[in-house]
Amino acid sequence: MPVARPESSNSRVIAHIDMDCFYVQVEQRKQPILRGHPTAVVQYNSWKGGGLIAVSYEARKYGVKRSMRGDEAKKVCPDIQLVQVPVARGKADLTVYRNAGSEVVSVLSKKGRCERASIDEVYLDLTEAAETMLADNPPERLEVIGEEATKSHILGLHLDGADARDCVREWFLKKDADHRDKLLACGALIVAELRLEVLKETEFTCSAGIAHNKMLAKLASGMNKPSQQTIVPQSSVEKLLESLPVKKMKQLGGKLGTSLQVDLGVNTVGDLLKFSNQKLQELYGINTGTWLWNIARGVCGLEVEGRLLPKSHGSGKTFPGPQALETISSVKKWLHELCEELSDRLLSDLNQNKRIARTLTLHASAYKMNDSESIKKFPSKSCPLRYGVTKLQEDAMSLFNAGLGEYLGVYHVGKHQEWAITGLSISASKIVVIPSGTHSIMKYFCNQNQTSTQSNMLSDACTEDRESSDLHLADLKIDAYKNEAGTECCAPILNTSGPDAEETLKLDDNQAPHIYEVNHQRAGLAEEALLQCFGCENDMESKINQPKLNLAVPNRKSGKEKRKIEKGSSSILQFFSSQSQSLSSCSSSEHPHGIGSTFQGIGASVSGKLVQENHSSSLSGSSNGDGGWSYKSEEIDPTVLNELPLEIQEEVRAWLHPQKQPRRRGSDILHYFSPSTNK
DNA sequence: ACGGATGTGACA
DNA sequence: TTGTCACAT
Repeated sequence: MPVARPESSNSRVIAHIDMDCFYVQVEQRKQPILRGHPTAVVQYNSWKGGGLIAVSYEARKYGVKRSMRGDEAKKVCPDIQLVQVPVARGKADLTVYRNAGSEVVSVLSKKGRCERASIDEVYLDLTEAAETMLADNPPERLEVIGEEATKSHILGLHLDGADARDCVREWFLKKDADHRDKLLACGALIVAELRLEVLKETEFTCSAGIAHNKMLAKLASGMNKPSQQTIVPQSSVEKLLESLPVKKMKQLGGKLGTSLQVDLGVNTVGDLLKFSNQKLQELYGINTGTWLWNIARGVCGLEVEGRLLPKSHGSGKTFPGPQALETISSVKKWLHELCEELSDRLLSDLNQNKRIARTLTLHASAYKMNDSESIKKFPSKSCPLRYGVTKLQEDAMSLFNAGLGEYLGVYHVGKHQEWAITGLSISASKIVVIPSGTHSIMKYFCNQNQTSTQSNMLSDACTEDRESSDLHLADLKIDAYKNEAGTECCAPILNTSGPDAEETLKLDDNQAPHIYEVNHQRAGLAEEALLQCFGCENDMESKINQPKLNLAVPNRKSGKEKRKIEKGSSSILQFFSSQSQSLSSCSSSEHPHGIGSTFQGIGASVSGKLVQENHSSSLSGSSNGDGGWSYKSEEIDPTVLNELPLEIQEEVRAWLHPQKQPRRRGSDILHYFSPSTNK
């Protein structure tokens, strides 16, 4: 008998927490004098008073809206206090808000699975906590309901004249309530506590929705703001959706919502009930169609992802109208600013969370003079990410040039520059946690770092680039040592209460760190390679806080397994060298990414172990979409393999024999041996 | 000359 | 896969 699907329980307890006019609160915390005053946060003051990006509730009473200009806001609310977003490197810098958001996450993640949905929003799955409370300490047995909880709003609860608080209290204490309602009641009690804790720890207020799924929780969190919470009992759902304008639903605020209205005459979510699942699928495809059919019934199976950290980092700026960039040098200058910011954030992420980003992407928007016709968009481009401002900038510039060439087409050669850039942004994605300490490779190279660095063709490429930063590889080593005890590691800095399923790595004996004996020449290469894997090369050597003592970590392997690599052996070097003359995807680039790509293959595959545990995205090195991965595993010379350090060999062999590691694809190794080629 | 700066996710 | 698009705050 076919069964629907292992549909996640319809009795989950999900909360959506939404910070109230968050940026304003952050500024008010900084300047308490602003509290209680109509306040708004603006970015860029010079043109029409800047654009509002957050508006306090006091100011909203005057009709001040987000996306108004500062000048307009002043008109409708002369008393309004306009606070500017911090500017760094000539652009708006949201760091303070990001960090404030992290503070909130670190409080909320103490209870249940926690998903950072945006800079100021979080989802919590409180099912377990609520079930536990219901079993051990049900509300009906309570003498009093917490003050904050009694201020809850309960959809569908009739307050016929009686005091709302009394009704709410009654609802919480009701003995013969629906089991699912009791779970929601427990969830609401927990959320009320959490909100108070957020207030205590951060001084920020927030609003929340508590329901059986994400969609309803999100809907509810916005219904009573600021600083209140709303519960959605199952019994209220039908009526709620019946009259709810489709545009209010998340995901229906854009074209799809418009299509529902215009093409189907569907104005409320309830109107969707008239359409069969099949019809909706015909109209909008199997996924969207089914999703629509479900939400019409208040059903949403989306899980709360246990993720406390962002999946990407970006830095961008627009150059509207007269500010449009018309020279390569101005583009270069701005890319430098953007890269500096991105680099800072990448290093913070590395130091705090032990994560590295593997892909750099450049987006730009542009227009052409004398060309009102072609509405061609500036293509976005990506390549393997190398750490360090100068590397980032070089690569970003190459990506830009590649994009510009494509944008302009072949006929522009020799012509006068006839383009202008109205927006630039770069982003770092494919971020993976470094299984700190596991990493044979990491350990291997860290230990080599203090040995003499033979200059080779790679180090020549990175000379004057001296950047300041505080990269603490030493910390990673400390972690590695701790791991020897078999403890968990890699918990993100935010997660103060313990391991997070997704972001924590459990170690096994095979992953114990080792010390390798290698000759210095190879060590030099190895160092380069690792640092390139991390992206940081010689230019960052000075920034790496490298401990002078050699951490003597016990080697769990027997001595006979330890292998000494013959002095002077250099076939691997040659192999890499011969493969390293190309650059992935950005074909017009001038500099070789070869070794970088090659070694990123290692980083990628190794990190893949973690990725697997994360049920996260697939792993890969660079590619060029041009058939670059042409090696077959059988074609890899085993003697080359044998020259790798033992532990790396083991990993490599594991990749080559996927049957031993069922979920790994054998071809992943190709990323290691096959830097992409591009003529 | 614009709702900016960021972020996520689906799709071809 | 990469790159585009939609959507969101």
